[in-house]
Amino acid sequence: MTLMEIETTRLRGERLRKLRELREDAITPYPYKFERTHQASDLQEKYKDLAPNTETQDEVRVCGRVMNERNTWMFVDLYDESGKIQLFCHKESLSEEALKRLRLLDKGDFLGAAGTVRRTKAGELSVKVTHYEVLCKSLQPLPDSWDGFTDVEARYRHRYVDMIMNPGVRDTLRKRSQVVKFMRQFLDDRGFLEIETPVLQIEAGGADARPFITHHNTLDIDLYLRIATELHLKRLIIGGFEKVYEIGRIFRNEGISTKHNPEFTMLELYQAYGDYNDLMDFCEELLCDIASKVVGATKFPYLDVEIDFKRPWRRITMNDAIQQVTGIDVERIVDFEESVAVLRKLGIELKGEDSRGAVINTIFEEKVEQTLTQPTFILDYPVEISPLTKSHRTKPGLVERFELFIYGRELANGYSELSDPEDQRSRLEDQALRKAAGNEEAQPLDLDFILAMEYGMPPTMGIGIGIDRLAMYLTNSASIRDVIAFPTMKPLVNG
RNA sequence: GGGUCAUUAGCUCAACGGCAGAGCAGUUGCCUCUUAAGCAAUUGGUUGAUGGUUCGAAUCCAUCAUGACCCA
Repeated sequence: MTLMEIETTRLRGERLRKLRELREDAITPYPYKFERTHQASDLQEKYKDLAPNTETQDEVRVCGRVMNERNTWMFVDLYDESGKIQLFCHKESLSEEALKRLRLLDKGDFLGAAGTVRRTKAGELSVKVTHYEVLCKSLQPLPDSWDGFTDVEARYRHRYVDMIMNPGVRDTLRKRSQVVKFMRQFLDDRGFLEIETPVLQIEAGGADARPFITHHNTLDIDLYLRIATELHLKRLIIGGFEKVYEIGRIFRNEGISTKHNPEFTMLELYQAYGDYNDLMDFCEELLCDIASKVVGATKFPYLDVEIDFKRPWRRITMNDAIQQVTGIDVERIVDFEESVAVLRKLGIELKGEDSRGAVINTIFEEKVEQTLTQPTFILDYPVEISPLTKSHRTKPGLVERFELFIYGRELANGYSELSDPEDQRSRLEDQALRKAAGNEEAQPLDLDFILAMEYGMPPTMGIGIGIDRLAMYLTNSASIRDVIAFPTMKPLVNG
């Protein structure tokens, strides 16, 4: 059903009729405020020992959304953010007029009620209502509460309904919020400074991804939405900050799947005078701290497995990992042609890889990634796919970079940051050549970034951690859409 | 990008070539009573869209749209 059709449904018409009737009785269905004394959970806690069929003289005022009604509005389940409280609307305590007016209410309306606290015969804590007022008349019927609201598309398109009907959605978003909060807390406690960097950029660099393009009218230039915060955060290190981070929205113009949303949130942090070995320890510490605070444990279920954050996490080089799984020693591959031959022998097709290192990385992605269920750091990546990373201090052709995998998915990417401006220039020039040759994900040549680096950047460690994916693990969510309040959806043709 | 499946009332689902159906929600009575819903009656449909096959299509075919899952 299109949005326009929804506006003309019969059920909506009934609610409009009731709205008019309320107004004819000089009742405003959209008042300005309501003074409440308790949230539902306050009352449940305060009166948990009140015996059934007991009435108090305690007057309270509660408010929330009507989710259910029994026996022609005698019993009303009112929900606020904390939980449920039952309203008991009896003719003993309500005027005949107020009693009759209950028929103008619908599920989904917001209601404020005043009355006394009692526990009913059946044992349900209730407010025996002496006065009530409509705080908002709802025009749209809620889905059937017994069968539930399960249509996946409808849930994501009308996420507010999903939140109303499926409390787990709110729990997940609450936990996601905690993930970010505890992450900030951890970093702030260690002297990191959070600094916001530009979303609109002349060149979108810092990662291998296709950017969104937008246009600035008065400058009359195209700008890109950032695909990473890396290059600006490093400029801050150059500028004299020693510990910086940003938890920021990133935009990548790529496919949508259960693991990818076009806009997502990433933590990137940079600390001067450390290398990627220090960074792995730091990463373990950070994620264990967040997990223990958000889920209360460092061991927790995720889909069909149990993930164990017990330290230390496994660390293995990419070469060793590939050799363990495939038996192939990729270090012996001498050039691009040979790497492609190995790739084909493994039954994998070439999809635009344009270097030996890129092919080796593909072999890793195709054969090894899926085997990495428990937290695993994969170390020492090929230089060709890591243009911003310091060369490995002992292994030629490799860089000091790691990625963290959990449940076969990349969660974090960290390295000893490249600080040699000449090396940086030649790496980015190499990327620019690839871009010119048709590699859409190759990184652009950011001359200002190279200029900045010529002023001098101290040894630095830097890491990016996907907040959405972290939230997926910690909330046991199968899809990235579950941890995003309003995931990207294709628009409907007729609106 | 490829494959599989789905789309029918506000919600959850039937009907599988022969009158478009149920439960809940809604409405109208009655009823001051309850923990999946008091009792009774009753309204509600361009079966995702467009074509085609057929005496006849929700059903078969084609194309499209949207989504889910799997694969790349």
